[in-house]
Amino acid sequence: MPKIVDHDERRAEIIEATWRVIARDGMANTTTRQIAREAGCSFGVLAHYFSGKDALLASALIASHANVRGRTDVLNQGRSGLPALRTLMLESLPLDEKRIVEAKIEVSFWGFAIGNPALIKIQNSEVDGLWERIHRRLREARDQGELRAGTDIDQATDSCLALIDGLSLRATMYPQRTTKGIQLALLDALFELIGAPSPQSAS
Amino acid sequence: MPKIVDHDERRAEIIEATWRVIARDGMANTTTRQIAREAGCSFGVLAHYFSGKDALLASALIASHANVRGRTDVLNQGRSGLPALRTLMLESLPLDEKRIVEAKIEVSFWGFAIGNPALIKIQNSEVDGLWERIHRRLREARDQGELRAGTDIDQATDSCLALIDGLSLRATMYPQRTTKGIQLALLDALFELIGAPSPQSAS
Amino acid sequence: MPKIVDHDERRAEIIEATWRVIARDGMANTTTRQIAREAGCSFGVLAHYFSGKDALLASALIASHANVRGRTDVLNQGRSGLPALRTLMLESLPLDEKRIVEAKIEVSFWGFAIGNPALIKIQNSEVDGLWERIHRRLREARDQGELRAGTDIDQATDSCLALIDGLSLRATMYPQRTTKGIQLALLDALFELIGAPSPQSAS
Amino acid sequence: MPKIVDHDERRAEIIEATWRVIARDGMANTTTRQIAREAGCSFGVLAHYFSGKDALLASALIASHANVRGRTDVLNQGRSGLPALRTLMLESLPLDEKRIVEAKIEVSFWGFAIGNPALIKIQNSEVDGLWERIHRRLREARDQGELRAGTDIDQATDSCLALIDGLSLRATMYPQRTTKGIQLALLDALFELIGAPSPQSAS
DNA sequence: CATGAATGAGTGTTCATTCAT
DNA sequence: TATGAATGAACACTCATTCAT
Repeated sequence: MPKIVDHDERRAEIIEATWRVIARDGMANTTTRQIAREAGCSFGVLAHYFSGKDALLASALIASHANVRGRTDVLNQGRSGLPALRTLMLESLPLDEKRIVEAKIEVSFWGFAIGNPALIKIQNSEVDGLWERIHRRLREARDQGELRAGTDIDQATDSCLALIDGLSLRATMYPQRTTKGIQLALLDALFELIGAPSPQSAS
Repeated sequence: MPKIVDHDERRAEIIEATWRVIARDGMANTTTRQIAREAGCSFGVLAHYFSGKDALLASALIASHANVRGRTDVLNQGRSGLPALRTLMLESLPLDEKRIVEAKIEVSFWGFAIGNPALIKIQNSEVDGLWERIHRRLREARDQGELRAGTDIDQATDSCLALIDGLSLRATMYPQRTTKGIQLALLDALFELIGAPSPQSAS
Repeated sequence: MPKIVDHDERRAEIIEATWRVIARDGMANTTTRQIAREAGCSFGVLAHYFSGKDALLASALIASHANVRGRTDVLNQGRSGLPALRTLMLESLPLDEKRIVEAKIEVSFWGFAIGNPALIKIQNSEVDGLWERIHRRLREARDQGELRAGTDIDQATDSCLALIDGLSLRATMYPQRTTKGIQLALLDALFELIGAPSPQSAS
Repeated sequence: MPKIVDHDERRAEIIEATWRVIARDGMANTTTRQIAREAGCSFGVLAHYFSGKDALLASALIASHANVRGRTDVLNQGRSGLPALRTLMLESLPLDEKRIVEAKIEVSFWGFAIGNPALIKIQNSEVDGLWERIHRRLREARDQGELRAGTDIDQATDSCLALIDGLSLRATMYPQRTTKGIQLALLDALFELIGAPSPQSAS
């Protein structure tokens, strides 16, 4: 019998190492050798688990998104509408160190995707999923009477995405200008605009 | 006698070529040779006008910002407060092809700056300037009574920046989801939140 | 209790897979993994039956020669002289698909042997054997009076080898220029030169 | 003004270094680094003059053929028919050290071409040219009455090619079996078969 | 001023081989 | 006996940079 290794776990370790390298050193300094060193394995191991650097990077991006979604799904069990949307936003915003790393990964991939059609495609598909999940929560909110009259759901979805992306960027580039307080204030402002006072900010 | 060339003009040409390469091919494929080819000049010319690739890229970023600011300043001669802010926003948003290129440049530099402290510093300085210009317009607006009562100027400035960055990103990555109409609607929503009905949306 | 496998048969399977890979993909693309895949066995199996890639390739070359010799020996039971030589030549020339594969293997090993003294040595030994077998048939032919007067047996042996090698090469590289007809014509011409009208060309 | 180098001469130097490496170390050990070392230049120089290894190798093959042809053309000025063909053959056969190197290059490329359609195409084109040049000499010979009655010119051309290739191979693999004398004897035998007593062998 | 030849470190990747299971 | 995970050296190639002209 061959050496027993958990294939998925090993992949996950490498992907996590990739996250760390991207967030710390930037995409331009993310080399396969650096990833291997960070993962504490030899270089050739990467070739076992990923067909190449492109595939590894794509997997790292998708896995990061899946991570966020997984956390959100757990928290949102039994929730719907605006509370669920708020959870989704809170898990998506760079409010703590772990999520700042996720934001840096996200930001790194944006520019990296320019001139890289395959990656553009993946990112479009990923954002489609997120858009749909936000939209669904807003539809639930509308059906539950949580929205301010006249709120355009499509536009509100766009606002949510713009907020996530904008704050991810700012937490990456200008962290001192993007405190947790500022982020929550902008989130509250958005929710107020949509029409629903947030549970937390209600006295 | 040396060939007569306008030093600044030559620099500008090279910088514009750099913009085109970044926006078209992406930062990862932006090589000095590619820039030289795009600029229609020999490779060694770059070394005359820029001390190296990093300096060229930094100059290209700063020049792009200066471009936007120059256009805005011209249009805002004699304006102040919210109308001036609206002009600033309209010039900063990726509303046409030229400004989409600028957005792509911006997005490209975000991820590229991670792990690149010198570039981070430049970008912080740049955003400081933009933040101050927006803030100034909001202070004018407040003094002219254009703001909704209770508007937090700092937070409103953050919202403007978040909108610019968020839409720059989305116009780059998901152009079909980021039409001119969507952008203007989000801009109007933001101005409405701040408290000032936009001139266009006023009946 | 270990799995019962016929050791020699397993070796033969792997060698045949090696032949196919060499003839199809070329020596430069003949990797141990590719051979394992072609043989339908795991990678590590090769290490059981062959001490390394070099040994496997050498075995494959020798086995290919042994294959030709085996076929020839069966057909030549009871024959001698020029008829036996003709059989030998017919079995050695790339006259059908199977023998074209053998020719491709042969051609692949020629260039591969340059700069590889161990392989050169093997090939010299192999060609020594073939030379001797051809020479023996020519000696028989001479003793049986089948040769044209004045035929130099050593030189005739060289001619036979040159024909085999030359046609192996041409069938590999320029198959459309190396039809069965062309090959047989050249063979007949050679036999005519040696002095023995071939059975086919005799009216 | 840039550094003055003769572009073609530099290419020729690199190609000659490539020849030496191939003939000495074999195709499998012909790496770009080895070629650079042999050429006495840095690795990156190769990239200046050749778009890649494939292009360099193809150039080396074609240049080797052009070399032979150039020598032949010079010697054959004013000649035609069988004497010209004899010169062509003498220049094409591995009769001295220089031509043995050419033969090793040729042999190296044969096997290397398997599984390499682009190279196969080049080699077909090259052999087409050689075939036509031999055929032309035989047509001249026929018109000048130098051929034995009934000689098939196409078949004689094939015989010439087979002799060149066969002896190139044998001089590469089994040099001690392929002395100059053996080669000349086989050449004379071929010319005798064609029907024209060679000038040398004529008393 | 301008050229482009030259450099060599660094990249992603392939591969034969080893070895614990 | 058989597996395939792991290794790391070697590969072709890219690229920013230097420098003689």
